[in-house]
Amino acid sequence: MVNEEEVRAEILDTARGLIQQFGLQKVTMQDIAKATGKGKSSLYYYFKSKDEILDAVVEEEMLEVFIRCRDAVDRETDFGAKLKTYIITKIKVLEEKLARYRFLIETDAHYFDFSSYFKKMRFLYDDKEVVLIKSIFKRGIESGAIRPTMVEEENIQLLAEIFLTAARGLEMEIFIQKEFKNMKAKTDLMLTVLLHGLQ
Amino acid sequence: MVNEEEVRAEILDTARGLIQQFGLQKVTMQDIAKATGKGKSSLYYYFKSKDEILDAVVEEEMLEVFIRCRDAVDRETDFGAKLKTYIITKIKVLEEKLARYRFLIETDAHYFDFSSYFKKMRFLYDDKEVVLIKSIFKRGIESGAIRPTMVEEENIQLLAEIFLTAARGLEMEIFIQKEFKNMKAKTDLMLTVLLHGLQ
DNA sequence: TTTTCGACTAAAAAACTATTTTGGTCGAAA
DNA sequence: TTTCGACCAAAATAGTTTTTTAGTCGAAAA
Repeated sequence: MVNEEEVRAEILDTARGLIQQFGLQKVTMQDIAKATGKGKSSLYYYFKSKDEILDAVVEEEMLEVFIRCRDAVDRETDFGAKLKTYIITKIKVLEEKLARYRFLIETDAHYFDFSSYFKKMRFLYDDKEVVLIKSIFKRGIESGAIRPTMVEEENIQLLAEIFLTAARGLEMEIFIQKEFKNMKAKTDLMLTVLLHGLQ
Repeated sequence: MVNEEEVRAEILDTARGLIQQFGLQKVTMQDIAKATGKGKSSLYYYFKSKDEILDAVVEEEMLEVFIRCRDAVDRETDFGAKLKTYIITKIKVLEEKLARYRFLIETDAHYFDFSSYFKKMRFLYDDKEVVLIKSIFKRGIESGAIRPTMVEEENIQLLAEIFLTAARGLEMEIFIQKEFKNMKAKTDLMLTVLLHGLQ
Protein backbone atom coordinates (compact mmCIF):
# COMPACT_ATOMS: atom_id res chain seq x y z
CA MET A 1 0.00 0.00 0.00
CA VAL A 2 3.01 2.21 0.53
CA ASN A 3 3.71 2.80 -3.12
CA GLU A 4 1.03 1.16 -5.21
CA GLU A 5 0.63 4.30 -7.28
CA GLU A 6 4.38 4.54 -7.76
CA VAL A 7 4.60 1.00 -9.05
CA ARG A 8 1.71 1.61 -11.39
CA ALA A 9 3.45 4.70 -12.70
CA GLU A 10 6.71 2.81 -13.08
CA ILE A 11 5.01 0.08 -15.07
CA LEU A 12 3.36 2.63 -17.32
CA ASP A 13 6.64 4.45 -17.88
CA THR A 14 8.35 1.21 -18.79
CA ALA A 15 5.50 0.24 -21.10
CA ARG A 16 5.60 3.64 -22.79
CA GLY A 17 9.31 3.27 -23.48
CA LEU A 18 8.85 -0.20 -24.95
CA ILE A 19 5.92 0.93 -27.08
CA GLN A 20 7.96 3.79 -28.50
CA GLN A 21 10.72 1.32 -29.33
CA PHE A 22 8.78 -1.60 -30.72
CA GLY A 23 5.20 -0.55 -31.34
CA LEU A 24 1.88 -1.08 -29.65
CA GLN A 25 1.26 -4.65 -30.73
CA LYS A 26 4.82 -5.88 -30.49
CA VAL A 27 5.12 -5.28 -26.78
CA THR A 28 4.23 -8.31 -24.67
CA MET A 29 3.47 -8.60 -21.00
CA GLN A 30 6.67 -10.56 -20.67
CA ASP A 31 8.62 -7.66 -22.13
CA ILE A 32 7.08 -5.26 -19.67
CA ALA A 33 7.62 -7.66 -16.79
CA LYS A 34 11.24 -8.23 -17.65
CA ALA A 35 11.89 -4.52 -18.12
CA THR A 36 10.39 -3.72 -14.73
CA GLY A 37 12.24 -6.59 -13.08
CA LYS A 38 9.01 -8.22 -12.01
CA GLY A 39 7.26 -11.46 -12.78
CA LYS A 40 4.60 -11.35 -15.44
CA SER A 41 1.86 -12.29 -13.01
CA SER A 42 2.74 -9.39 -10.78
CA LEU A 43 1.63 -6.96 -13.45
CA TYR A 44 -1.89 -8.29 -13.04
CA TYR A 45 -1.86 -7.15 -9.46
CA TYR A 46 -1.70 -3.56 -10.68
CA PHE A 47 -3.59 -3.78 -13.96
CA LYS A 48 -6.33 -6.17 -14.82
CA SER A 49 -5.44 -6.55 -18.49
CA LYS A 50 -2.90 -5.67 -21.11
CA ASP A 51 -5.37 -3.34 -22.77
CA GLU A 52 -5.73 -1.44 -19.53
CA ILE A 53 -1.99 -0.77 -19.58
CA LEU A 54 -1.96 0.20 -23.24
CA ASP A 55 -4.97 2.48 -22.86
CA ALA A 56 -3.45 4.07 -19.77
CA VAL A 57 -0.25 4.84 -21.64
CA VAL A 58 -2.12 6.46 -24.52
CA GLU A 59 -4.32 8.34 -22.08
CA GLU A 60 -1.26 9.69 -20.30
CA GLU A 61 0.05 11.00 -23.59
CA MET A 62 -3.23 12.68 -24.42
CA LEU A 63 -3.38 14.16 -20.92
CA GLU A 64 0.08 15.64 -21.35
CA VAL A 65 -1.00 17.34 -24.55
CA PHE A 66 -3.94 18.88 -22.73
CA ILE A 67 -1.95 19.91 -19.67
CA ARG A 68 0.73 21.61 -21.72
CA CYS A 69 -1.85 23.50 -23.73
CA ARG A 70 -3.66 24.60 -20.60
CA ASP A 71 -0.45 25.75 -18.92
CA ALA A 72 0.65 27.65 -22.01
CA VAL A 73 -2.73 29.38 -22.18
CA ASP A 74 -2.55 30.27 -18.48
CA ARG A 75 0.74 32.03 -19.07
CA GLU A 76 -0.88 34.45 -21.51
CA THR A 77 -3.10 37.32 -20.43
CA ASP A 78 -4.45 38.72 -23.67
CA PHE A 79 -7.58 37.11 -25.08
CA GLY A 80 -6.31 36.72 -28.63
CA ALA A 81 -2.92 35.57 -27.39
CA LYS A 82 -4.56 32.82 -25.37
CA LEU A 83 -6.39 31.44 -28.39
CA LYS A 84 -3.32 31.67 -30.57
CA THR A 85 -1.13 30.04 -27.95
CA TYR A 86 -3.62 27.23 -27.60
CA ILE A 87 -3.48 26.34 -31.28
CA ILE A 88 0.27 26.78 -31.65
CA THR A 89 1.07 24.84 -28.51
CA LYS A 90 -1.22 21.96 -29.37
CA ILE A 91 0.27 21.63 -32.83
CA LYS A 92 3.77 21.82 -31.38
CA VAL A 93 3.14 19.15 -28.76
CA LEU A 94 1.32 16.89 -31.21
CA GLU A 95 4.26 17.17 -33.58
CA GLU A 96 6.61 16.16 -30.76
CA LYS A 97 4.52 13.09 -30.02
CA LEU A 98 4.15 12.33 -33.68
CA ALA A 99 7.90 12.39 -34.23
CA ARG A 100 8.36 9.98 -31.35
CA TYR A 101 5.76 7.54 -32.62
CA ARG A 102 5.92 8.20 -36.35
CA PHE A 103 7.79 5.07 -37.38
CA LEU A 104 5.43 2.76 -35.59
CA ILE A 105 2.37 4.62 -36.79
CA GLU A 106 3.57 3.99 -40.31
CA THR A 107 4.56 0.37 -39.80
CA ASP A 108 1.75 -0.63 -37.48
CA ALA A 109 -0.87 1.18 -39.51
CA HIS A 110 -2.96 -1.95 -39.81
CA TYR A 111 -3.03 -2.67 -36.11
CA PHE A 112 -3.39 0.96 -35.16
CA ASP A 113 -6.87 0.86 -36.64
CA PHE A 114 -7.56 4.51 -37.12
CA SER A 115 -11.30 4.68 -37.34
CA SER A 116 -11.89 3.06 -33.96
CA TYR A 117 -8.77 3.99 -32.03
CA PHE A 118 -8.76 7.55 -33.27
CA LYS A 119 -12.37 7.99 -32.39
CA LYS A 120 -11.84 6.72 -28.88
CA MET A 121 -8.67 8.62 -28.13
CA ARG A 122 -9.11 11.76 -30.13
CA PHE A 123 -12.16 12.77 -28.20
CA LEU A 124 -11.04 11.60 -24.80
CA TYR A 125 -10.30 15.14 -23.76
CA ASP A 126 -12.85 16.73 -26.04
CA ASP A 127 -15.01 17.86 -23.14
CA LYS A 128 -12.06 19.23 -21.20
CA GLU A 129 -10.92 21.12 -24.27
CA VAL A 130 -14.34 22.66 -24.75
CA VAL A 131 -14.44 23.74 -21.11
CA LEU A 132 -11.02 25.36 -21.44
CA ILE A 133 -11.87 27.25 -24.62
CA LYS A 134 -15.21 28.33 -23.18
CA SER A 135 -13.47 29.82 -20.18
CA ILE A 136 -11.21 31.78 -22.52
CA PHE A 137 -14.18 33.10 -24.44
CA LYS A 138 -15.99 34.06 -21.24
CA ARG A 139 -12.97 36.06 -20.12
CA GLY A 140 -12.90 37.59 -23.57
CA ILE A 141 -16.41 38.86 -23.10
CA GLU A 142 -15.60 40.27 -19.67
CA SER A 143 -12.51 42.02 -20.98
CA GLY A 144 -14.43 43.47 -23.90
CA ALA A 145 -12.54 41.61 -26.60
CA ILE A 146 -15.86 40.11 -27.68
CA ARG A 147 -19.02 42.10 -28.12
CA PRO A 148 -21.48 40.50 -25.67
CA THR A 149 -24.29 40.95 -28.17
CA MET A 150 -22.38 38.89 -30.64
CA VAL A 151 -22.44 35.77 -28.54
CA GLU A 152 -25.17 34.85 -26.13
CA GLU A 153 -24.43 32.60 -23.18
CA GLU A 154 -25.84 29.55 -24.93
CA ASN A 155 -23.76 30.18 -28.01
CA ILE A 156 -20.45 30.15 -26.17
CA GLN A 157 -20.60 26.37 -26.10
CA LEU A 158 -21.15 26.29 -29.85
CA LEU A 159 -18.47 28.89 -30.43
CA ALA A 160 -15.94 26.89 -28.46
CA GLU A 161 -16.82 23.76 -30.42
CA ILE A 162 -16.41 25.63 -33.69
CA PHE A 163 -13.04 26.96 -32.64
CA LEU A 164 -11.90 23.45 -31.82
CA THR A 165 -13.34 22.09 -35.04
CA ALA A 166 -11.37 24.59 -37.09
CA ALA A 167 -8.26 23.98 -35.00
CA ARG A 168 -8.59 20.25 -35.65
CA GLY A 169 -8.71 20.98 -39.35
CA LEU A 170 -5.28 22.53 -38.93
CA GLU A 171 -4.03 19.63 -36.82
CA MET A 172 -5.21 17.14 -39.39
CA GLU A 173 -3.25 18.88 -42.11
CA ILE A 174 -0.16 18.69 -39.95
CA PHE A 175 -0.85 15.02 -39.43
CA ILE A 176 -1.25 13.91 -43.02
CA GLN A 177 1.08 16.28 -44.73
CA LYS A 178 3.79 17.97 -42.79
CA GLU A 179 4.24 21.45 -44.14
CA PHE A 180 4.58 23.58 -41.08
CA LYS A 181 5.50 26.58 -43.21
CA ASN A 182 2.01 27.86 -43.99
CA MET A 183 0.64 26.79 -40.64
CA LYS A 184 1.88 29.87 -38.85
CA ALA A 185 0.43 32.21 -41.46
CA LYS A 186 -2.81 30.23 -41.58
CA THR A 187 -3.19 30.31 -37.82
CA ASP A 188 -2.58 34.04 -37.71
CA LEU A 189 -5.08 34.88 -40.41
CA MET A 190 -7.63 32.49 -38.98
CA LEU A 191 -7.41 34.22 -35.61
CA THR A 192 -7.46 37.67 -37.16
CA VAL A 193 -10.70 36.89 -38.93
CA LEU A 194 -12.16 35.25 -35.85
CA LEU A 195 -11.27 38.08 -33.49
CA HIS A 196 -12.54 40.67 -35.91
CA GLY A 197 -15.67 38.65 -36.46
CA LEU A 198 -16.43 38.64 -32.76
CA GLN A 199 -16.07 42.37 -32.42
CA MET B 1 -12.02 3.58 -81.86
CA VAL B 2 -15.72 4.27 -82.22
CA ASN B 3 -16.57 3.84 -78.61
CA GLU B 4 -13.35 3.33 -76.67
CA GLU B 5 -14.35 5.95 -74.14
CA GLU B 6 -17.77 4.36 -73.76
CA VAL B 7 -16.28 0.97 -73.05
CA ARG B 8 -13.89 2.49 -70.53
CA ALA B 9 -16.82 4.20 -68.82
CA GLU B 10 -18.81 0.97 -68.82
CA ILE B 11 -15.95 -0.94 -67.23
CA LEU B 12 -15.55 1.72 -64.57
CA ASP B 13 -19.27 1.72 -63.82
CA THR B 14 -19.26 -2.04 -63.46
CA ALA B 15 -16.19 -1.91 -61.26
CA ARG B 16 -17.75 0.75 -59.07
CA GLY B 17 -20.83 -1.41 -58.54
CA LEU B 18 -18.76 -4.42 -57.62
CA ILE B 19 -16.60 -2.39 -55.26
CA GLN B 20 -19.65 -1.06 -53.48
CA GLN B 21 -20.90 -4.63 -53.09
CA PHE B 22 -17.76 -6.47 -52.11
CA GLY B 23 -15.05 -3.98 -51.26
CA LEU B 24 -11.95 -2.63 -52.93
CA GLN B 25 -9.67 -5.59 -52.38
CA LYS B 26 -12.25 -8.31 -52.88
CA VAL B 27 -12.99 -7.39 -56.48
CA THR B 28 -10.92 -9.32 -59.01
CA MET B 29 -10.31 -8.68 -62.66
CA GLN B 30 -12.27 -11.83 -63.37
CA ASP B 31 -15.26 -10.41 -61.54
CA ILE B 32 -15.12 -7.22 -63.54
CA ALA B 33 -14.64 -9.15 -66.78
CA LYS B 34 -17.56 -11.45 -66.10
CA ALA B 35 -19.82 -8.57 -65.09
CA THR B 36 -19.00 -6.67 -68.26
CA GLY B 37 -19.43 -9.79 -70.38
CA LYS B 38 -15.88 -9.57 -71.63
CA GLY B 39 -12.81 -11.71 -71.37
CA LYS B 40 -10.38 -10.80 -68.63
CA SER B 41 -7.62 -10.00 -71.09
CA SER B 42 -9.82 -7.50 -72.86
CA LEU B 43 -9.81 -5.28 -69.82
CA TYR B 44 -6.10 -4.78 -70.32
CA TYR B 45 -6.80 -3.27 -73.70
CA TYR B 46 -8.55 -0.38 -71.94
CA PHE B 47 -6.61 -0.17 -68.71
CA LYS B 48 -3.04 -1.11 -68.16
CA SER B 49 -3.46 -2.39 -64.60
CA LYS B 50 -6.01 -3.18 -61.95
CA ASP B 51 -4.81 -0.26 -59.87
CA GLU B 52 -5.54 2.05 -62.77
CA ILE B 53 -9.15 0.89 -62.71
CA LEU B 54 -9.45 1.19 -58.94
CA ASP B 55 -7.86 4.62 -58.88
CA ALA B 56 -10.08 5.77 -61.73
CA VAL B 57 -13.19 4.67 -59.85
CA VAL B 58 -12.17 6.51 -56.71
CA GLU B 59 -11.20 9.56 -58.75
CA GLU B 60 -14.61 9.57 -60.40
CA GLU B 61 -16.27 9.59 -57.01
CA MET B 62 -14.12 12.48 -55.83
CA LEU B 63 -14.82 14.35 -59.04
CA GLU B 64 -18.55 13.94 -58.54
CA VAL B 65 -18.28 15.46 -55.08
CA PHE B 66 -16.47 18.44 -56.53
CA ILE B 67 -18.83 18.85 -59.48
CA ARG B 68 -21.92 18.77 -57.32
CA CYS B 69 -20.46 21.33 -54.93
CA ARG B 70 -19.49 23.60 -57.81
CA ASP B 71 -22.93 23.34 -59.41
CA ALA B 72 -24.68 24.03 -56.13
CA VAL B 73 -22.50 27.07 -55.57
CA ASP B 74 -23.21 28.32 -59.10
CA ARG B 75 -26.90 28.23 -58.40
CA GLU B 76 -26.51 30.74 -55.56
CA THR B 77 -25.94 34.42 -56.12
CA ASP B 78 -25.31 35.82 -52.67
CA PHE B 79 -21.72 35.67 -51.39
CA GLY B 80 -22.54 34.21 -48.00
CA ALA B 81 -25.04 31.81 -49.51
CA LYS B 82 -22.38 30.46 -51.85
CA LEU B 83 -20.01 29.69 -48.99
CA LYS B 84 -22.74 28.13 -46.91
CA THR B 85 -24.00 26.06 -49.82
CA TYR B 86 -20.51 24.84 -50.51
CA ILE B 87 -20.07 23.45 -47.00
CA ILE B 88 -23.57 22.03 -46.71
CA THR B 89 -23.48 20.41 -50.14
CA LYS B 90 -20.09 18.86 -49.62
CA ILE B 91 -21.12 17.37 -46.31
CA LYS B 92 -24.34 16.09 -47.83
CA VAL B 93 -22.63 14.46 -50.80
CA LEU B 94 -19.87 12.99 -48.63
CA GLU B 95 -22.52 11.51 -46.37
CA GLU B 96 -24.20 9.93 -49.37
CA LYS B 97 -20.95 8.36 -50.50
CA LEU B 98 -20.11 7.34 -46.96
CA ALA B 99 -23.43 5.54 -46.55
CA ARG B 100 -22.82 3.64 -49.75
CA TYR B 101 -19.31 2.56 -48.77
CA ARG B 102 -19.60 2.50 -45.00
CA PHE B 103 -19.79 -1.24 -44.48
CA LEU B 104 -16.71 -1.91 -46.51
CA ILE B 105 -14.79 0.95 -44.93
CA GLU B 106 -15.47 -0.68 -41.59
CA THR B 107 -14.67 -4.23 -42.66
CA ASP B 108 -11.81 -3.47 -45.00
CA ALA B 109 -10.24 -0.97 -42.65
CA HIS B 110 -6.94 -2.81 -42.82
CA TYR B 111 -6.74 -2.84 -46.56
CA PHE B 112 -8.11 0.63 -46.95
CA ASP B 113 -4.90 1.99 -45.46
CA PHE B 114 -5.97 5.40 -44.38
CA SER B 115 -2.74 7.26 -43.98
CA SER B 116 -1.61 6.68 -47.54
CA TYR B 117 -4.88 6.35 -49.43
CA PHE B 118 -6.50 9.23 -47.65
CA LYS B 119 -3.55 11.46 -48.32
CA LYS B 120 -3.54 10.64 -52.00
CA MET B 121 -7.26 10.90 -52.61
CA ARG B 122 -8.33 13.53 -50.12
CA PHE B 123 -6.20 16.16 -51.74
CA LEU B 124 -6.74 15.11 -55.33
CA TYR B 125 -9.07 18.01 -55.85
CA ASP B 126 -7.49 20.25 -53.26
CA ASP B 127 -6.22 22.69 -55.86
CA LYS B 128 -9.53 22.79 -57.70
CA GLU B 129 -11.32 23.44 -54.43
CA VAL B 130 -9.01 26.30 -53.58
CA VAL B 131 -9.56 27.84 -57.01
CA LEU B 132 -13.32 27.59 -56.58
CA ILE B 133 -13.34 29.15 -53.12
CA LYS B 134 -10.95 31.88 -54.26
CA SER B 135 -13.30 32.83 -57.07
CA ILE B 136 -16.13 33.11 -54.56
CA PHE B 137 -14.06 35.38 -52.35
CA LYS B 138 -13.03 37.53 -55.30
CA ARG B 139 -16.65 38.03 -56.24
CA GLY B 140 -17.31 38.80 -52.60
CA ILE B 141 -14.83 41.63 -52.74
CA GLU B 142 -16.33 42.99 -55.95
CA SER B 143 -19.84 42.87 -54.53
CA GLY B 144 -18.69 44.60 -51.35
CA ALA B 145 -19.41 41.68 -49.04
CA ILE B 146 -15.75 41.78 -48.07
CA ARG B 147 -13.87 44.92 -47.23
CA PRO B 148 -11.04 45.04 -49.78
CA THR B 149 -8.65 46.40 -47.14
CA MET B 150 -9.29 43.32 -45.06
CA VAL B 151 -7.88 40.95 -47.60
CA GLU B 152 -5.13 41.78 -50.04
CA GLU B 153 -4.83 39.91 -53.29
CA GLU B 154 -2.09 37.67 -51.97
CA ASN B 155 -4.10 36.80 -48.92
CA ILE B 156 -7.07 35.48 -50.84
CA GLN B 157 -5.18 32.27 -51.47
CA LEU B 158 -4.51 31.90 -47.76
CA LEU B 159 -8.07 32.83 -46.90
CA ALA B 160 -9.45 30.17 -49.23
CA GLU B 161 -7.13 27.58 -47.72
CA ILE B 162 -8.24 28.54 -44.23
CA PHE B 163 -11.87 28.26 -45.20
CA LEU B 164 -11.27 24.79 -46.58
CA THR B 165 -9.24 23.80 -43.54
CA ALA B 166 -12.07 24.76 -41.22
CA ALA B 167 -14.60 23.08 -43.50
CA ARG B 168 -12.55 19.88 -43.39
CA GLY B 169 -12.64 20.03 -39.63
CA LEU B 170 -16.41 19.82 -39.94
CA GLU B 171 -16.24 17.04 -42.50
CA MET B 172 -13.93 15.03 -40.31
CA GLU B 173 -16.37 15.22 -37.43
CA ILE B 174 -19.08 13.92 -39.72
CA PHE B 175 -16.77 11.14 -40.73
CA ILE B 176 -15.77 9.82 -37.34
CA GLN B 177 -18.88 10.54 -35.39
CA LYS B 178 -22.14 11.02 -37.16
CA GLU B 179 -24.12 13.65 -35.33
CA PHE B 180 -25.51 15.80 -38.09
CA LYS B 181 -27.64 17.64 -35.54
CA ASN B 182 -25.14 20.26 -34.44
CA MET B 183 -23.56 20.48 -37.87
CA LYS B 184 -26.17 22.85 -39.20
CA ALA B 185 -25.89 25.18 -36.22
CA LYS B 186 -22.12 24.97 -36.27
CA THR B 187 -21.94 25.77 -39.95
CA ASP B 188 -24.24 28.75 -39.53
CA LEU B 189 -22.33 30.25 -36.63
CA MET B 190 -19.01 29.59 -38.32
CA LEU B 191 -20.15 31.48 -41.39
CA THR B 192 -21.66 34.29 -39.34
CA VAL B 193 -18.37 34.86 -37.58
CA LEU B 194 -16.43 34.58 -40.83
CA LEU B 195 -18.62 36.97 -42.77
CA HIS B 196 -18.63 39.47 -39.95
CA GLY B 197 -14.89 39.07 -39.59
CA LEU B 198 -14.37 39.97 -43.23
CA GLN B 199 -16.46 43.12 -43.05
C1' DT C 1 -6.33 -1.85 -87.98
C1' DT C 2 -8.88 -2.35 -83.98
C1' DT C 3 -10.63 -5.32 -80.60
C1' DT C 4 -11.23 -9.82 -78.24
C1' DC C 5 -9.76 -13.74 -75.89
C1' DG C 6 -7.78 -18.40 -74.59
C1' DA C 7 -3.57 -20.25 -73.03
C1' DC C 8 0.11 -19.41 -70.06
C1' DT C 9 3.16 -17.80 -66.09
C1' DA C 10 5.06 -15.89 -62.09
C1' DA C 11 3.64 -14.07 -57.99
C1' DA C 12 0.55 -13.56 -54.46
C1' DA C 13 -3.18 -15.09 -51.62
C1' DA C 14 -5.50 -18.72 -49.19
C1' DA C 15 -5.86 -23.00 -46.81
C1' DC C 16 -4.06 -26.14 -43.79
C1' DT C 17 -1.08 -28.02 -40.37
C1' DA C 18 2.18 -28.03 -36.65
C1' DT C 19 4.58 -25.22 -33.27
C1' DT C 20 5.38 -21.44 -30.28
C1' DT C 21 4.02 -17.41 -27.92
C1' DT C 22 0.91 -14.77 -25.32
C1' DG C 23 -2.66 -13.02 -22.23
C1' DG C 24 -4.69 -14.27 -18.36
C1' DT C 25 -5.83 -17.39 -13.93
C1' DC C 26 -4.89 -19.53 -9.52
C1' DG C 27 -3.09 -21.07 -5.50
C1' DA C 28 0.87 -20.98 -2.81
C1' DA C 29 4.64 -18.61 -0.85
C1' DA C 30 7.11 -14.56 0.74
C1' DT D 1 -0.17 -7.00 0.80
C1' DT D 2 2.66 -8.31 -2.84
C1' DT D 3 5.17 -11.65 -5.78
C1' DC D 4 5.56 -15.43 -8.74
C1' DG D 5 5.83 -20.19 -10.82
C1' DA D 6 2.89 -23.46 -12.88
C1' DC D 7 -0.67 -23.91 -15.87
C1' DC D 8 -4.22 -23.33 -19.75
C1' DA D 9 -6.87 -21.88 -23.67
C1' DA D 10 -6.55 -18.90 -27.33
C1' DA D 11 -3.99 -16.56 -30.50
C1' DA D 12 -0.01 -15.61 -33.12
C1' DT D 13 3.63 -17.56 -35.93
C1' DA D 14 6.10 -20.55 -39.10
C1' DG D 15 6.18 -23.67 -42.75
C1' DT D 16 4.10 -26.03 -46.55
C1' DT D 17 0.93 -27.01 -50.15
C1' DT D 18 -2.79 -25.53 -53.08
C1' DT D 19 -5.49 -22.17 -55.34
C1' DT D 20 -6.29 -17.73 -57.14
C1' DT D 21 -4.91 -13.62 -59.33
C1' DA D 22 -2.78 -9.96 -62.07
C1' DG D 23 -0.70 -9.46 -66.01
C1' DT D 24 1.53 -11.17 -70.87
C1' DC D 25 1.43 -12.80 -75.58
C1' DG D 26 0.29 -14.32 -79.83
C1' DA D 27 -3.36 -15.66 -82.54
C1' DA D 28 -7.89 -14.99 -84.17
C1' DA D 29 -12.05 -12.30 -84.93
C1' DA D 30 -14.28 -8.07 -86.49
